[in-house]
Amino acid sequence: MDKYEHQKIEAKWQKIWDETNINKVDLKKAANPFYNLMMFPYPSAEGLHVGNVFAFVGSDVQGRYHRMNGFDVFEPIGFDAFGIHSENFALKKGTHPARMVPKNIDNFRENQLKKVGNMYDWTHEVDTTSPEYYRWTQWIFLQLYKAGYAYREKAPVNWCPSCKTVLAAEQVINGECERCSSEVTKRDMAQWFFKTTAFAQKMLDNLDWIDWSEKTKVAQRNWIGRSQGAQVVFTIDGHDESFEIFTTRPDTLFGVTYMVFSPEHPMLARIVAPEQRAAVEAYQAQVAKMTEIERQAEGKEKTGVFTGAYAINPVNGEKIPVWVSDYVLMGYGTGAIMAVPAHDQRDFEFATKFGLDIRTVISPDGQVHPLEEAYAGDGRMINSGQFDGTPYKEGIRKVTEWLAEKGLAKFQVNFRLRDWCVSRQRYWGPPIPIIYCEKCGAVPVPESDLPVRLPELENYQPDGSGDSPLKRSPEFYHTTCPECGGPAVRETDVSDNFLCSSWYFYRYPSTDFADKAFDPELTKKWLPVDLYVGGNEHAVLHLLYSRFLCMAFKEIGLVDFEEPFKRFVAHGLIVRDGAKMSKSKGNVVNPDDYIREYGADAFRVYLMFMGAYLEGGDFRDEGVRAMRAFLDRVWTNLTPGDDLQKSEPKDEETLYWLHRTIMAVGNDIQRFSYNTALARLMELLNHITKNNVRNKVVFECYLKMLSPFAPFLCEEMWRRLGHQDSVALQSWPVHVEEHTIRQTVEYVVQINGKVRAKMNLGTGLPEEEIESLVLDDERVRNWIEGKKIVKKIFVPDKLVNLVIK
RNA sequence: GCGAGAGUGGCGGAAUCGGUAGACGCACUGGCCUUAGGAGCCAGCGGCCUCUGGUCGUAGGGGUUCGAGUCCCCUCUCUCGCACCA
Repeated sequence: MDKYEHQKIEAKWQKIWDETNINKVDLKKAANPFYNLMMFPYPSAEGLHVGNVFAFVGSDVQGRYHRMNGFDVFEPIGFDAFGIHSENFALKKGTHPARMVPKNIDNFRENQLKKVGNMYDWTHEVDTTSPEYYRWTQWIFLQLYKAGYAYREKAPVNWCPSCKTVLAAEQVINGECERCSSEVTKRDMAQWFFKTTAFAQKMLDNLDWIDWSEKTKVAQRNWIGRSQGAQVVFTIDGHDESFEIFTTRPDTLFGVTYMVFSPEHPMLARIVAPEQRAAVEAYQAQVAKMTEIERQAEGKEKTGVFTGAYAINPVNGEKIPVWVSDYVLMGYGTGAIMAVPAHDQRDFEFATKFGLDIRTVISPDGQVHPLEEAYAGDGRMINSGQFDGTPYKEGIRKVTEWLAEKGLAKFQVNFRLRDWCVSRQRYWGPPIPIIYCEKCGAVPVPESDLPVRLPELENYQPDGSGDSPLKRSPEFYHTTCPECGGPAVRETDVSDNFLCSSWYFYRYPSTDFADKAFDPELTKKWLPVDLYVGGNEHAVLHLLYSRFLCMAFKEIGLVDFEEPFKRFVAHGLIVRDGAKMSKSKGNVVNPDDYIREYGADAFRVYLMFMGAYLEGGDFRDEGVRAMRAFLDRVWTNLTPGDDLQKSEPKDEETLYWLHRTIMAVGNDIQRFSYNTALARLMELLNHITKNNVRNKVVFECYLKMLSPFAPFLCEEMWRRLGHQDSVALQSWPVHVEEHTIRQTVEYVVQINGKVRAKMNLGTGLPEEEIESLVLDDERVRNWIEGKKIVKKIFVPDKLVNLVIK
């Protein structure tokens, strides 16, 4: 028998699979469609990351398993190649992204993805930077615009001084840029937004039924951040001005001792008292200079300034001072709050610092106690006029209703979610297809003029001016108005890269259509996606944006479903030797090296064996070697030969191990428990080698079950057993129930819950028979001698527990 | 602070229902084979003890149960997400 030469075998089958298009699905005719999606990679110059391989292989195992179970599996892949990441890298290397990206894609496809051995249908590849693709990204922008889901507004937006562009709220992580970790500042700019907030409630509601990893749903619920309360109207004393505040605790309205406006609140300038104007303006200037991190630093001491103005409390007509402080955010609620220091910790700190009144209005026992901190616990209302004695929860409703009757309040739901800021002042993205005309205003580019091509600029550096580099190209910038034909200019911002990735899975089945983004018939047949496997780091980015877009599509009438992914499974993260992988630590796993040295199969098997797929794992070099040794043992033991038995094995043990394995491996794969599935296969191999099993049926079943994990090796061995067709196209083996049960089982005999004996007894014997056999056993007799049996527990085919006294 | 998840040998990790804790693998130890081993094969491998047996043991403490890694309560530690969100 020749040696297991992985390089030869893998190259051979990769070529044959490629040439025969073994993974191509007839999308129109498929009877039993299963859309198996994985998160398409960003084609970096460094090459495929081991985390990508881990994610993709785990997804591919599902694809292969489903195909062997009768599904027509569509498993496409593509490249998310627009975006700041590519652009920054190109800038650093001094090349042009338009020249760099195709090279990277080529490397990903030919040298990496194909070698890994996933069942990709390469006839439906997608590249977001190709005009054939981004033409439709722009078209989608226009559909949203026409339907009122896209709007342009001047607003304080997140600005990354290093990337020199604005960012969406989701792309600011703890005050830092998601891409480069620079501190983000606020900047007032006119930007394009998508109305994600229009679907806040629906996105929240649907989380109750979509089949997604719980942790992903939790992250989304958190991010959407629904809170229920009341909007209450206050008036300014001596001014003809009123303003609204949002509160979740209208029951504490009698405890309001001051009001706070956010420094950005537009009403401030009109109400501030003359003698306080200088102080307020100085404070506003000071806050404006701070970064988000400085402003939100934990434990930061409260700052603020009195405005000199007074508000009137609608519940009792009291005059209360109005302050300005940066602990009130313009972007949430109404940008102004009522402060109840007795029952809100932030207000408590502020009031303590500035010597403002603290008035208890909720008490567990009806008494006022001195407070060390705000009291947020249960209790009844006190010092609250006619509401005294009302439990606070009831008070929330009653006070709101009472004010509502007078037109001073209403029940209100607030969301933390903001609209999606999609403008980017960068070069490497799809230009936003809008033209500005002095006469006609913002005019959408006619669909027939799409794509608005991204010009090949040699000088594409962002300049931090707040304008995209595209503005520096007169040929691009100046155009004519599609409506009146007069002189006009183009929008020069490009759209957020996350827009490209919010719809790529609609495009995969429809890559053959040049005249539409996605074909309605194919979309109806293949979408929503059956299974999406990916990293949870996209819980509030890609996965949220994709849901928004799908809901907008549904409203517009482009699709008839409102959730794009029927099932989403978040895989775990992998670390190396217990530590996070990072370039600076120099402990990054380069998949190419391992694939070359041990083979893609050994690498795949190891990644899936390393730990629980949904939890992540710890990558160790010895582990890869061990998996190579495992595959070597498969290779040397499951060999063809004249000595092979052709029919089902006769001995009970072999039948038991085989059928038990078939049953377990299928179950394990279905619940993504790949490490235990492989452990089962190792056990079966141990049985085969120990007992020198030489049985063709056993070998064939074995190769089928191992093939999702080690497709190359299993294909080669399958053919050597005399087959003309691929192992990947075989049916998954079916276990026979009776073979999974042995004639005897090992009973555990417990005395008072402690294991005292183990006995091999007949399977399925009645309780009485087992009992007499157990009581006959010498060990058992020794334990119960002179004692009384007070209780007997019998678990069929498993255990007997005797309780003695 | 709030929310979610986790804590099991020297290590990675098993243990659908409450029913043999430590599957499978790594590392290690001994043996076989070998000119050689970073190969292969066989055996051992949680701690302790009076060692064919006993006893303790799944972060710590309590509880429910015939029986708890698993269920309940309290405490501690770690990871992730959100965080001055009114």
